[in-house]
Amino acid sequence: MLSNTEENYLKALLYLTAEDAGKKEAGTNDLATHLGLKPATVNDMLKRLKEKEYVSYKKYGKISLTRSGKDIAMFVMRKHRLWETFLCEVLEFSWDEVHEVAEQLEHIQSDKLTERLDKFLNYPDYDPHGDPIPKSNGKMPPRATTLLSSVAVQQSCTVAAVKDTSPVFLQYLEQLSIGIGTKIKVLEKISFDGSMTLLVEKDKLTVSEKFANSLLVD
Amino acid sequence: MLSNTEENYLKALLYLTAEDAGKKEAGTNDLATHLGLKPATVNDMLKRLKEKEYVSYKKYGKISLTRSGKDIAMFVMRKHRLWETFLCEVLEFSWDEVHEVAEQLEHIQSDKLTERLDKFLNYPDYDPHGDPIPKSNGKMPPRATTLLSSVAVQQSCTVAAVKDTSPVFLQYLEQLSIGIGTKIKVLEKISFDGSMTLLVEKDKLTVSEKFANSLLVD
DNA sequence: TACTAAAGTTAGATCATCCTAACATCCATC
DNA sequence: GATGGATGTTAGGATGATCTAACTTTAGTA
Repeated sequence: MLSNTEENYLKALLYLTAEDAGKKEAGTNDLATHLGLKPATVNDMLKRLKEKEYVSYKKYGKISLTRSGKDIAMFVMRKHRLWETFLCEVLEFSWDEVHEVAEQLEHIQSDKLTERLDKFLNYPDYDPHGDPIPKSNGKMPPRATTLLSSVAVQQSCTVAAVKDTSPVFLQYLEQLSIGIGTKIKVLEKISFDGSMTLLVEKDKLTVSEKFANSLLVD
Repeated sequence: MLSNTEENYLKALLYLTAEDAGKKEAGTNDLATHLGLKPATVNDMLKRLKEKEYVSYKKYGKISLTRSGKDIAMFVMRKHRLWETFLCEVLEFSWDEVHEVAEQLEHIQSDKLTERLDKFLNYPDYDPHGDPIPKSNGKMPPRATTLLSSVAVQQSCTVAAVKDTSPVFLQYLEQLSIGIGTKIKVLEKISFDGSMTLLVEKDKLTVSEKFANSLLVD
């Protein structure tokens, strides 16, 4: 049985070495920054995780998850995303509030609870942010990869996921009435600063390049 | 913010000093036994809890909860019983399975979650074992106090709560089709050993004195 | 009242998780 | 290829939660 702390290290490693994030390797410092800890602390823990064969690395080398480490991290992520879905859809939390609570709920140890929750939610493929929820067999639904910024002028698309899940961005989306499934048509792209003019439900609005790089669409 | 461990000590003290349990005071050993720890360990923790003013006691004296200690313990109990209700009623756990998982869920820190869960469950007064769920204002619904063993011959009653929540007893009740709300008529009391003959849904059955002392009725 | 068993406390150790400070290694660049 | 800044490691220490072993106090009883 892993401690919450150990699970968090594995989850962080999964995040940092995720292929779709472009970075395949992680170092002690990356982990320390991500977890808000000191490199020395992380180094200690990595020794233990290596001992238990959840991670593998050579001294001074990059760190990667082993098969069993990755399985555990994926399972924690599964629980996290199922709980986020539960909080939003059942308890009517707004999508900028769920993360913190899900960080706690993801560590509850009960396979039965996870499976029953999944069933109760009707086996969702995506969480409220559009992130794919790993299945109990370890498979992942496909993740949207097209950035709003790369959609051509006059083309239409549907919001599939948010790349940035910070409350400030999510609240901004809320304010603009943009959520997962919202249809967007690109009216104009300003080459000067990368900003875009969009048509959202008959409303015309202009968003920054940063914004357009934070939304994933189908 | 209290640790899970500290919350568990306060909860144990609430249990051990509950008035309806007949015992108003608790000692280091009682607590150690209840928590499965050594007296020395408990003693250490009590010092810290006294320092933080959650408990009060004199050296070598009995221990009691302070106002704030009791408030916290009641809130943890509230969460525990709400989660048990959720697990049974929503996720269809059987009542002998919920305790262990609720022991974990009761430590989730989110007032909003607790209130939303309460609302979603439609503000239940009793958990699946018939135990009263403390309200958000700290009030408790009344607890059934009549033992099945004290019901007179030929009298009828309704099962209100179980006094013993061990899986083995709960599974036995399941097997007998007895649950909260089941109507029972006492047909006979055997003075030799305190056993009773009951009429439950047209079935006649005989139960031990121990059994009759473990069911609370209205 | 004096003794002893039960209950409670203290001292000293262990383990997980974190820290700071000092040291070692790697690698990009000159 | 030497070197300095970034990165990684080690040593030593703190804290929370637990233990065992030894000691102290309380309280029931002879």
